[in-house]
Amino acid sequence: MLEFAILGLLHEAPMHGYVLRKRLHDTLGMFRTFSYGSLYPTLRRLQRAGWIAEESDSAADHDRAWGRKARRVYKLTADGKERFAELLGDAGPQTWDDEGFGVHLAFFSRTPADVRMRILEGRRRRVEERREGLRAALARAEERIDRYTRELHRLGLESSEREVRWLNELIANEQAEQRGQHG
Amino acid sequence: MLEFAILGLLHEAPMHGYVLRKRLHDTLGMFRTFSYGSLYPTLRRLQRAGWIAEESDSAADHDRAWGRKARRVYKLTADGKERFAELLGDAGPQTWDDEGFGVHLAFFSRTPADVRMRILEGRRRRVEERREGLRAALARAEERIDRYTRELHRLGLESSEREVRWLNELIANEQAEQRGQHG
DNA sequence: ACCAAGTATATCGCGCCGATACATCGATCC
DNA sequence: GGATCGATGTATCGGCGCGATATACTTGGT
Repeated sequence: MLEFAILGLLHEAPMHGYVLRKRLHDTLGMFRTFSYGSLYPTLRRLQRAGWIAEESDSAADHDRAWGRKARRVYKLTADGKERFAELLGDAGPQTWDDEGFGVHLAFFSRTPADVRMRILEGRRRRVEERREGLRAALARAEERIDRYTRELHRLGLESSEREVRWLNELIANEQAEQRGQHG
Repeated sequence: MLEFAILGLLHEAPMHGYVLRKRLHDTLGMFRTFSYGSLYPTLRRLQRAGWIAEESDSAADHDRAWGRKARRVYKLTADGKERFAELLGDAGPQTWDDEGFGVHLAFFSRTPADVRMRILEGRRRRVEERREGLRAALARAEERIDRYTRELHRLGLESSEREVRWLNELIANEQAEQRGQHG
């Protein structure tokens, strides 16, 4: 997930860790935050994999020559662009999980239309399952279940219902758009 | 989190991993699911720590004598009960985080009233921050931001608003109850 | 001149996940 | 009678991401 987000952001412009994290924080809008404890190791990993490379920077070189920590500005490599395209194209379960869905949505305008559709529908199925599970739990137990648990279930049910409606709108929009392009 | 949940469930009755996971799955009601990949190692950890112990079971003993995997039924030890009480009593940030809040709520009837209050208020503060962040993001960008991102922000804003209302109700209930006990 | 807050990188231990493997048991189907 | 499938049941492995923590420079306010 973090790999995908980093690649996506570096696709726009080279950046160093600190600003990457800021951009992450507000484009993902609190759906998902990543800590430095994941960010820096992941940058290393991506660099080792050859997806990203460090831009040389005279000020940074000077700092490092003096043994000081300096900003490491990363840019996407050609392989990294390929990798990002690959990730944009897949529509597996992680793309509609709670953790992954928000991240993928943030790069939806660059995602192929058919993949967008599959992700949206996968997410809908997932949320519907959750909704049905909660409905069943609430019906099953109406009386003997713990009061707080029931409240939790109620909130979850409402929010699943709302998300399904929200997804339906998005899906309808996608379909309208596709019809528009054909006609 | 898983530690807390396991201790809480074993407090009711001894259980083995498989049913523990089921109970986890439906009392937590899809807010949080735990995989076997976390469950079994955690059971080991709790056993090593002395919070839980394996109940001897003649059928299981027989199976193991023949080198077969058998059900391991765990029960809470005295130390485990103490540990659970300790966890019930603390109201740190993890108790109002997305991951932790649902789990704690599931054991709220056994949580001291003042701790309940602090958790509820901590959660409210947290969700309000999220709500304000999303409001700001939506206001800031109205036009130039990516369409899908805006949709995501909208959904997040609505759901934060709703959760705050839900929390306000719970908090009001708690206060009413406390007044009731004093009067 | 001093101090707080923001900018910036990095590591460590560990909780949890997904994939995978292995084994038993009852029900259903042919 | 035999096959097969889904549920029951335990377990490990690699790897992602988190929170805590350390370190150090810069900017702005007083």
